[in-house]
Parts: sequence; structure tokens; C-alpha cells
Amino acid sequence: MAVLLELDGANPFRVRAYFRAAQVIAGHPAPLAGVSAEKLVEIPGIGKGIAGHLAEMESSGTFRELSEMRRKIPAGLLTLLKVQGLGPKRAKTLYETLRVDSLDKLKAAASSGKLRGLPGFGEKIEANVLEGIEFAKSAGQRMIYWNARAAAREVVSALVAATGIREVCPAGSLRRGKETIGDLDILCAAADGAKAVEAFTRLPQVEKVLASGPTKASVSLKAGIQADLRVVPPASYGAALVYFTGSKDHDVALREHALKMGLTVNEYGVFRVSDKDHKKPLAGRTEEEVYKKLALAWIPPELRENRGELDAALKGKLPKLVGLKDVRGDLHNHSTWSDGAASLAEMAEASESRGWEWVALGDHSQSVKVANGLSKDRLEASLKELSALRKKLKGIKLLRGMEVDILKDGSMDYPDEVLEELDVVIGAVHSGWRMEEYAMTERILKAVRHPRVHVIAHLSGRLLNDRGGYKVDAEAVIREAAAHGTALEINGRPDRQDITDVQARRAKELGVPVALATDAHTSAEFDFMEMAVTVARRGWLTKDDVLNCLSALELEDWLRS
DNA sequence: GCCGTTTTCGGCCCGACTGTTTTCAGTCG
Repeated sequence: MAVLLELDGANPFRVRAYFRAAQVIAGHPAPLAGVSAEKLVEIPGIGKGIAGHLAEMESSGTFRELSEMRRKIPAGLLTLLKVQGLGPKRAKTLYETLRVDSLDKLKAAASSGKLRGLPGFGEKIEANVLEGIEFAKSAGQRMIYWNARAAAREVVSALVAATGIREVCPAGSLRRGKETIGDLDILCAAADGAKAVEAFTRLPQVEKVLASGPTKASVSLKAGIQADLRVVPPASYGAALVYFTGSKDHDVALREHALKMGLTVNEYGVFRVSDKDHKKPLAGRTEEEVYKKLALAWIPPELRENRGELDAALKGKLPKLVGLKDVRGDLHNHSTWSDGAASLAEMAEASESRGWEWVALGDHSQSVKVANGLSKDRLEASLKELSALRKKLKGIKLLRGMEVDILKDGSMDYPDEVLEELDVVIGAVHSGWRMEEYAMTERILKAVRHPRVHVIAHLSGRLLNDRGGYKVDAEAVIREAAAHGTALEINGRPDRQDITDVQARRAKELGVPVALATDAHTSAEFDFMEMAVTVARRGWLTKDDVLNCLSALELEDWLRS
């Protein structure tokens, strides 16, 4: 609705209200279906109008005004917005004058020189549009966090090497730890902005310079992602870091909060509103200083999504987020017994050398034939091997933590007497993907209720940028997990990251323990614990919410209970 | 369309860059 209104040229504040409401709803931990209008309007950003639309959507799947806008604005117009340099105004001009409502028609019009001369268009924009069309068609996919971080680290170290500037930091959604990244935002503190920008645009990683000025530049990288550099004076580094880390919604809320205090915030610092020329910064060198001047505790980047963090910071009620150092072990991984690349011994030794206090070494259960799942006999053999390892490795507590399939009827892939031999039972779905949501939910709920199942793994089954996962009512699973004391996993494989940040926060809200898991298939993949921790932090989790922060004794107590 | 420590009406975050313009609109983040 927000995008359609924008294309229609509606009041920009009305447009923003819809964008904001959409964000609020997406980030709300508990589902809003069935919530009464009186309760809905208590949520900041949802007023009477949108609450009414939501009620209408619940019965009909849409609302009247949206249907009207859909009739009024051709669907193809929305795809024009994907082209860089085309916003609502130019898209509307194209449609009204040339009837352009698809990328193909846009290409035809641009290549025959029909764009130049239109209001707001010239030769340059025409050329840029032509180039942007190809990009819009091919790209569109966001990069998975882990890969984006690697690309960013490479650019940052190259920039440091080229300029000698020390204060260079990836900001944006990468710093916030979002599951996928649209572009890299890199912040740099330097007296001479132009010099830093020039060095940036000449890095060997750069494929094409999209824009470049004295304090900022945009390039596309050979790695297949756009990177934006912003340079500010060192005295503004903290303010710029806040600004450039975002999220946009967090920044906007922060500035609104500042205005109530008679202060204004930009990327250069905090100023009094009365200080019109921004002559006397009240803060700006560090992030802590900026937040403090606004009467706020420093907010960890992972929380900066405008999901209540400003309110919590104001009241001193921010959670003390779980960190990698709090983690004492991993619960879910694989060895050469099934589809892993390292032996049980290698996985055990790698865990010990990471300084972990315990590890539950796992594998797939018998029905997952493609992953070489373990029959009862092979499981027994592997347990013997583990006993021998226990005698050798005294520095770490070794547990057997199998990923056991939840079969189509909801029963487990091993009989109860076998499950009882395992220290940790992780229930997971790897088959029968196309079940209806109701049936899939019942199937998983049965596992949640099973007294021998400790953890449910990768609840959605999705693989980012690959497949969407099966249909399941996550809220029902979280509620049942709360009722039965079953834990839910945050899978740290970068393409899974499942359960999500929002679901993790909901789990915490209902008192469901969360298990962080690497799902490692090599010893190096124990690194994925950091990915799982990032998702947990985005879900507001503290070490009290996370099973991996228990000592070996505490964990065994919990497993028994 | 939302919201309220001046307000139920009249505000609504802030700045850089580009390209089309003779002073600024559009786009982007």
C-alpha cells in the first residue's frame, strides 16, 4: 500500500505511515492475527485507520483501499522502481507519457531515445536507466550475511592498506547482523575525504564507480554487491557510525526523540535545535557519547531496528545480550559417521581446542539415507567410539547429540529405547516437504511433546536464496515448546539462520529455551556459532535464555528434566 | 495516516549526490 500510494503521488507522510506500520508488524514478536482493534492501536505506528485495514484483511485477505489502488496503479509500474535512479516521480512520468509499465517497454523506450526531453529526464538519465535495467533483471538477490561480511572485510583491509587510515568500519545492515545484506556500507574517519574516496574507487575489488563526491562514493564490487563509502571528520565518527549503521527506522526514531529534547541529530553530531548553523556539537566523537547526550544507554547494533530498543534504552532496560564468549558448547553437528567431513575424534578435538566445556557430537538418523544416516547397529558402534574418546579427552565433556528425523506421522526415527541411549535428541524434518500447514504443524508438535526430544532443529527448513521451506505454524510450535519445556534451535549455518530473530524473541517472551547450533559438517564450521549468536542477539536473547551458556552439569540437569 | 511534557490540529528526520536546471527536484540511504 505504501509503494502504491507513493507512485500515486499521495501525501508523503501518509506513505511513511504505511511503511512504518508494515515495519512494525513485520518486527512484532507475537502474531497480530485475531488481535482486537483496541489492542492493535496500542502498538506505536498503528492507528485507527490501519487497525481497520488489518481487521478487513483478516476476513478477506485484503482491504478496500488497497484493492482500489491496485486497480489504479498497474502492477508493472512497481518493477520500474527496481531500476536505480527511477523513483516514484519518474516512474509515474514514464507511465503517463509513454505508457511504460514493464522493464521491456522501458528498454525499448530508452534505447530509441524517447526518455530524454521528458520532464526530469536527460541523456544521462536515459543512459543510466538503460544500464540499470540489466542490473535490475539480473540482481535483486541479497547476499547472505556471512558472505557479505567476508567481502566487507576484504574491502576494509584493502582501504586501510591503501590509505593508512585506521578508523574504517563496516556499518549498515552488516553491522546490525541482518540475515541478508543488500549493500555494504563502509564508514571512514579522515580529515581528507576526497583522498579516501579516491582510494576507495580505485580498489582492485571495484568493478564500476556509480557515484563519487568529496565525502561519499558508491561502487559495485566484483563480488556482486554494491558498496557505499562515507567519509567524515574524526570528531564526527560516532555520530556518523550511528547514522550509517541505521536502521533507517532506528535513525528516524532517534532524531524524533532528539527533537523532543530540543536537540537535532545528523551524521556530524548532536546539536541544539537553536544552533542553526550546527556550530557547537554537543556530542559526536563516539557512539556512546551520542546516545548519552540523548539520555539513552548505548544500543547494540543488532537491536537497532526500531523494535522498542529506544524505549528500553531510555528506561535502562536493554538486555545484556549473549556473546560468543558466553557459549560453552555446541549441540548439533555431524561427523563422518553420517554426512560430515571430519571424524568424531576430529570434531571432539576441535571442540576442545575452541575452549568449550562440553559438546554434543551428532549425526543423522537412519531414515536420512542421502546423508548416510545411522542404523541402530551403526549408532551403537559410534557410541562405543565415543566412550573411547571420553577416556582420551579429559578436557571436555563429550555427549552424543543425534539429529533424529521427525517422520511423516510425527513419530521419531528411532524407537524410544534407542533415544534413551542418547544424551541429546534433536528433532528435525528432512522429508515430506509438501504437506499442508496443518499436517506439518501437527507432525512437529508431536515431536515437541515427545518426552525424549530436547530440541527442535531448523524449524522452517528454509535455505536462504535457495528454497523457502515447508509450511508450518511457528507460533503454535513456540507455544507448545513453552508448555513442554522443549528447546528451539537457532541454526547458525549462514543459509539457514532459523529460527529467525523475531521468532527467537517470541520464544524468549514465552520462556522457551533456545539452543544455538553450528550444524557443522567440518571442524572449521564450528565458526558458525558466531552466526547463531548474532541471530540470538538480534532476538534480544541474554545468556539466561540460551542452553549453550549452561555449564556441563547444568546442561545435564536440564537434559534430564 | 499517526500522534501529543506547548498540541485533538498541525506538525511529521536529515543530508549527499546527480542531473537537469538557472535555483532545485528527484533519488537514495
